[in-house]
Amino acid sequence: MPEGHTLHRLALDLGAAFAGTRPAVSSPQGRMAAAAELLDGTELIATSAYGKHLFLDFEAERVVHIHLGLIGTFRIGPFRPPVGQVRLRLANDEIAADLRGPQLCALRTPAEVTAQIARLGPDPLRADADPDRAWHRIHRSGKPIAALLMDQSVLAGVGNVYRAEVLFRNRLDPMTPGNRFRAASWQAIWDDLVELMPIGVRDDRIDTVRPEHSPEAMGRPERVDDHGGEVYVYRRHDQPCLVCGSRIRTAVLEGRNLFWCGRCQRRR
DNA sequence: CGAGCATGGTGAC
DNA sequence: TCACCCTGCTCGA
Repeated sequence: MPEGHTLHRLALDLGAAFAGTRPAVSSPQGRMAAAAELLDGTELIATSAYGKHLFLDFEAERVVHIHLGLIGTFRIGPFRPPVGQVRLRLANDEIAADLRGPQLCALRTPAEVTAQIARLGPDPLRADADPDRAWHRIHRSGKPIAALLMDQSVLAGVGNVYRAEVLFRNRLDPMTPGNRFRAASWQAIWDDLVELMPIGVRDDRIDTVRPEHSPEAMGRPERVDDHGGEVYVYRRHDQPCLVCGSRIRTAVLEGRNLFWCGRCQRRR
C-alpha cells in the first residue's frame, strides 16, 4: 500500500473529510493520548503529503506527522466505534478515520516539519519539485540506480513497486551505478514518474502497463496482482516478461526484493 | 487457523 | 544485520 501515491491520496481524502472543521481526535490505543487530548476539538487547517510523509496541520501550529512504514494503515469510512489497536482517530458524526500500526505518529512544530521536508529529495507528485536536486546526488554516487531510487533523501515517494516499474518502462538496467548513468536516462525516469504517480493517486493503486501490453491487447487473462494493480515486473519473478517473454529475475538489493527483465533492461 | 511475507524506515547491536 | 511497528493478505495444513 504505502508508496508516495498512497500518502498523497490520504492527504486529499482526509482534507476533504475534515479540513476546515473541528474533528474529534482520540487515541483509543492510548499511545497518542496526550497529543489527541491537545488536538481534540481544534480546527484541522490543512493536510498535505511530501514523499511518504503525511502532515495534518491543526490550529495553534500543531502538526501531526505520520509515516505509515510498511504495515501502517489509515482508513476513512462511515462512523463506527473503534475496534482494536487504533493509534489515532479523527471523527465526526458521519466519518471516522483510523490510523493503525504506523511507524511514526508524532506532534511536531512547523519548524520541525520544515526540517523533515528538507531531508527529503524531490517528490514527483509535487509541482514545485526540482529533479536536478536528485540528479546531483545520483551522478555522484557509485551505488546502483535501483538503490538510489529507493533512497528518500535522493528521491521522495518512490518505493519498491514504482522503482521496479519505472526502470522496466524505460528499459534501464537496475544495477548501473549512478555515476555511470546518463542524464537523459534520469530525465526519462523523472518524466515517467511525473506521469505515472498521479494516476496512482487517482486510482489508489499502482498500474504501469502501457495500453499496447494490456491484457486486452496481448490476449492474456487480466491478472491483477495482490498489490492491486497491473504491472510489468514487480513480484512477477519466474513469470514471462510481458514484452519479450523471457523469465523475470529477482535479487535482494539492500534488503529489498528487486525485479527486472534481464533481456529488456540494458545498460545504456 | 497459524505462518510467512510485504509497497518502509529507524534504532540497537 | 536484525528487531520492531503489530496490519493485512495469502497460503498450506
